Amino acid sequence: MSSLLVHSSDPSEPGVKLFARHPADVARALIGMIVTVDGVGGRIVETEAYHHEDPASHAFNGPTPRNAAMFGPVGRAYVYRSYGLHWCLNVVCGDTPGSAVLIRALEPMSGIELMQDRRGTDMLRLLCAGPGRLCQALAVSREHDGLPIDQPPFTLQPAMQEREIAVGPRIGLTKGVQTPWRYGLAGSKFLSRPFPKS
DNA sequence: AGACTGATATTCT
DNA sequence: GAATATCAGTCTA
Repeated sequence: MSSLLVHSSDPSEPGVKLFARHPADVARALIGMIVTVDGVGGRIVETEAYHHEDPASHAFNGPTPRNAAMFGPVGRAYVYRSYGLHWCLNVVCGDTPGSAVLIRALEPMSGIELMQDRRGTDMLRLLCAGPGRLCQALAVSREHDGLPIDQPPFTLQPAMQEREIAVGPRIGLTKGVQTPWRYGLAGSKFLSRPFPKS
């Protein structure tokens, strides 16, 4: 199978179609795909888009040591620490530098025992329901920052033909609250929070 | 159920 | 010094 990454400027490369687009498109496209780290992971059921012109984005005020990966090639991981405690996993994307998609929740599929050990709970619903929990379950941390999202230790592969996608406002923000760039697999029991009814 | 709190890296004022 | 793309625990109801 071919690489999902953008290592060439050939627009027929799958990675170009997937990642070199507006982060809202990419966030939508990632729903239903399967991501693993060292064989541990599952189906992506929740994402959020962050555009470089969006005040909620870490890239809004330009490059810093923390957000450097957001200004590198698309298709790489951007991993940052949240509230000093948790790690959060993003995929760098966009047609211009400085955009990314936050992966907020997974439906656990492989390596469930390892996830349970790392999380200290056997509750499937809470193993990967939230960006911090997800990174704890998959053991994602600073060492993954900047790594290609479709090469070891990562895998990323399409896994669903048709799916219904829920849309809503992003979670935990004070800026850009009204921009509805949160996406989810409709009806999934593994969301970090339900989507508000339209 | 919802409200509050503590942990504490990184950035911004 | 204050805010933040969080989570778990512990209160109050």
